[in-house]
Amino acid sequence: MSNEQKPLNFLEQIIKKDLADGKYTKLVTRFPPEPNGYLHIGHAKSICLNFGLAETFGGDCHLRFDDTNPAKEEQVYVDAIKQDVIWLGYQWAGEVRYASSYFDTLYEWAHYLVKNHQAYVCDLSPEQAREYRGTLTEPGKNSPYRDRSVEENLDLLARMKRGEFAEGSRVLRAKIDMASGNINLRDPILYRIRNQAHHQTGEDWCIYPTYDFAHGQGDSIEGVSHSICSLEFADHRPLYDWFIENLPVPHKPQQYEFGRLNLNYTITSKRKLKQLVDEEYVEAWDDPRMPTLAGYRRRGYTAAAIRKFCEMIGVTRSDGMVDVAMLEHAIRDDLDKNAPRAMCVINPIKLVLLNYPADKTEVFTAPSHPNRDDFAPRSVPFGREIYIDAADFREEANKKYKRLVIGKRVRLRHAYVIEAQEALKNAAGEIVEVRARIIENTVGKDPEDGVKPKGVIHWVAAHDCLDVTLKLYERLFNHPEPDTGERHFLDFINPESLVVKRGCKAEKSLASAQPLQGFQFEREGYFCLDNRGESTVFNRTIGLRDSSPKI
RNA sequence: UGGGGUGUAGCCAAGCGGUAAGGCAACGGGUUUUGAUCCCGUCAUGCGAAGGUUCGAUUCCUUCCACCCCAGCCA
Repeated sequence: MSNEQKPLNFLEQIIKKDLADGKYTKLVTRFPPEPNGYLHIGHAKSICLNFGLAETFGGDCHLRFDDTNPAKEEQVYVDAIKQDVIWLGYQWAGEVRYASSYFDTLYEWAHYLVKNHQAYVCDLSPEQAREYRGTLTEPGKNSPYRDRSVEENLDLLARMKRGEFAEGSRVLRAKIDMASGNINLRDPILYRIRNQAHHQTGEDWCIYPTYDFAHGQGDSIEGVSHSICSLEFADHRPLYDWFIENLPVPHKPQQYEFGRLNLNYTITSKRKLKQLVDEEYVEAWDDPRMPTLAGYRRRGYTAAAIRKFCEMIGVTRSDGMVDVAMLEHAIRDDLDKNAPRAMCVINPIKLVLLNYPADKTEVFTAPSHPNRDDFAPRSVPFGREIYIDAADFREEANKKYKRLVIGKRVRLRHAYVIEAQEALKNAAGEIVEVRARIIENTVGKDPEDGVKPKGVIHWVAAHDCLDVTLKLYERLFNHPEPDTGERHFLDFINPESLVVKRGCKAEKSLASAQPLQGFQFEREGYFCLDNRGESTVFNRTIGLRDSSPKI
């Protein structure tokens, strides 16, 4: 099993063959985000695919911003995207590329098509254009401007570029086939007028190329061999090829499509994620509940776990719905192996050890990981008064309850076995203090009288601990497919996606935690120190698996 | 009803004419000073359906069915 090869996915098979056949001498891929939002888990799949392919086949992967629409894009997104790619552990070949840096060439190529009678300036309004386009089942009609002379088209195009016309008044279209069953071939738009500044090119342009007119040509200019995009662009491939065939491009790239990631209980629509941010359903793009890479990072997910997840889900042409439990498995698996352990009491109640001297304290040495001796042990203070979790004590319980019960014993993790004696309550009947006794000589060994403890609970010394705030996160949506169906996705927001717990008691060693460093709070889950504000806030990355029986 | 895709277990996914890998989840059991981890076991006579070709079909052919994408001057 361990020496079995992981089967190649369909793209790896194609690339392996292309390289073997000499169709391409070097693999070049690209990750082409539009800087109109933050990268999310779906992008991670594409990043891992494109950069991963380049890694395994000794090729290059470019980072190219698909920045052809100044109305939606911003420099802040450019910066965030670069940071996320680096965080995932990838490095693009050469400089960061921008589709906008090819605007001059693209404009020349637009001229080329006009001169070849393959493009024309169309004066139809957007509404008229829609009517002329036809429908899914009916062919479109030729634009009345379709047969303008080359001279007139050239003149109009130049004037569009000069900014003489209003937005929406004219476009440059390719002359292909208004009757095509593929709507992308019904004289697609190459350039539209946008009197807007661009984050990269400033005021240089007032006409901007469309995705279709920019993408494949950008691939060609960069020498991309395999241009990998998601399934919904399959319909665009004939157009992609049309430009490559009809333009004097330097190189012929080939487009392939794969099924984008769908994750249940999660939304991966940049528009909707932006809405969550803009309308303040979450704190920001990097809110730990967001499925953005920035959000997962702040939540305590590691890049390794996200890459592992992408490896687990595979790459195919079928569109499925991946269970978020797979992502959760990936991060638990990573953190279990790599996160140091510590103790933190979330709902503290005081426990007094009546037979332990008030003036005595001890410091126990506890391993920071149960099966990694490369982790330095930590010191854990102990004294007469400690905190335990309210959920770990009951006055009475059945045999399934493996925690502290009056008259019964439990092991304090890394310390003594204790036996509960009584519970003190307030006027409301709530337990405010538990009284117990230690069983002598039980650190690191079982009680001499042979009465073993029923279980193990975590604790923190009252005289020497940290007061911390815990942010307990759950899934943002309580419906497996918040994005589909009749109801609006906002209706499915989980009201308990964030529960803030103040006054939690953490062991002293956590004082040296670094921002975003992950820990396992034993018996509770994985947490990381938040990376902003006060230094005493820990975000819960994910809880531990819990196979305890319902009591 | 036009064009483009996809159907293998609850989910993801191998399989490429020779008798259904693996992972996640779930469920049993063992170990355990974390109800964690780890270990062992169970989990498709079946590959969307029906025909056909073949000694043999998840793999080839035919027909049908279901689902997804496309009618932005978004990407």
